[in-house]
Amino acid sequence: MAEIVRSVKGTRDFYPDQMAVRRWIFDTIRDVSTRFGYQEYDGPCLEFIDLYAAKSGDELVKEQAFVFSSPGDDLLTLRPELTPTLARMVAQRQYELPLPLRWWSIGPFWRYENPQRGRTREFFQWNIDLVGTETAVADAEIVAIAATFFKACGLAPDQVKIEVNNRRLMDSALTTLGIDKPVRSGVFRVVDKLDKLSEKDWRAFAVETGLEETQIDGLLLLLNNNALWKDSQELVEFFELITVLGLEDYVAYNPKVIRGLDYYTGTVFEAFELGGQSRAILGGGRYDNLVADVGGNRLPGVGFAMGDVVIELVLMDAGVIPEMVGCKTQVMVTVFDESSMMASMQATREIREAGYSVVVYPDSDKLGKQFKYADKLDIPVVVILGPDEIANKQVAVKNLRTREQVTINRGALLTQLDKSLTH
RNA sequence: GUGCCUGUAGCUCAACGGCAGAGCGCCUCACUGUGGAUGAGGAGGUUAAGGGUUCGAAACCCUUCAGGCACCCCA
Repeated sequence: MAEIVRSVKGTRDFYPDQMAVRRWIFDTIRDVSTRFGYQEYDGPCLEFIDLYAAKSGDELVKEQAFVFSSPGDDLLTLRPELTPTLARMVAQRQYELPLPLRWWSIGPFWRYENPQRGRTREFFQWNIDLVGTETAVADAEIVAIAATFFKACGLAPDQVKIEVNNRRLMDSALTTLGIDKPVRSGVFRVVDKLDKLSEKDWRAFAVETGLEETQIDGLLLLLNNNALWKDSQELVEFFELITVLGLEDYVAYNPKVIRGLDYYTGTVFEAFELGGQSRAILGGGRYDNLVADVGGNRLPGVGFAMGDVVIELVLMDAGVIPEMVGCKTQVMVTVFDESSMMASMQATREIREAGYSVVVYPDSDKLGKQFKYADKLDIPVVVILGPDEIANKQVAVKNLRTREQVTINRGALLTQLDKSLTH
């Protein structure tokens, strides 16, 4: 075999079958976003590294971003996430944009990680944000969008759950425990680890982070208190709203959800697959200072991001992706020999102008080969225009599914196609 | 960045240290005007690359490269 230049590690090729799945997911995203009244937008794939240096968390920028210098010696990065771009776009037109704004986007992102199941270096991400309002209504709407998306995909509440918490609530609870600001972000990491380590290891990790034994006990109690949300007026209102929206089956309180990114300030949430691998599907929350962080005035926002890789795995495992989602050709016109090529092309044109998806076989191969081709491409109807048909001003139409073939007057071709295709 | 596993035909995989194989797919024919089946034939390999051990290596050892999985982190 001739040597084929390999593809870049962590990238994916989308052959038509896979592209059809992606298309279906993207279409569902677009449909849900639009039904909630969100407008589509996008930013550049290339940004200055400085945009992310402002926030995002060190890990993401220093270790996971594709950074390189341009021929003009600018330090550029392939965007690892969209929220900073959004913050910039909003800050740039802060006084022109009618607030609150509802925006959504889907596009490619890059992170330099070790690829494995559910994770690639190049992936697509759905971002959706509601900027310019601080109410629980906004938080509830964003979570409702996520839940509605799952519903639209055919995922039931026993297959996927959105777990919600609130950073302000956790902040005050931690303050009560005497855990102060300096170790706060370290504590969030400790919280994040709870389900991943054994209790002994977890305690050791907590001590290492700077927590006292009594604080660790208190923290443990806190993290197992599933009624903690009742202490937060924001969350009480939030859950009321989710119930009014009829999506309470998809949403639950979980004090362990805290999120890694530094810029979240209020409500935070993550969606998980239930059972199976318990994979994290999407995550988001409220970020009230982000626009200010890139140089604008303070503007509160809430939103989430969902990668395409994990959701596709979840949808595959759940078996909810419809069959035959690709664009399927409906009709193929055969070419008997060179002398009949024009007649076949003419028929193809008529069929296409009538609105069907139609191809003409581009060679005068043996009919058997042409039929085999139509069969492989799953084209249901084949049109035959051989010397006999042409001489008699007729045309033959065969339905490959039912194996029925009829020879009719040439003028009745479109009517016959309509019949054949409804079978 | 760390650890474990794996690289053999287009794909999925066999082959005790002893001739490089099968299934599927592909091409041709049976079938000179008709597809999913069947039968007969055919093409396709530097066993990821390089080095070493051995009379002999796809197999054992080393290095590199690539892929998968887990950690880390996150979508």
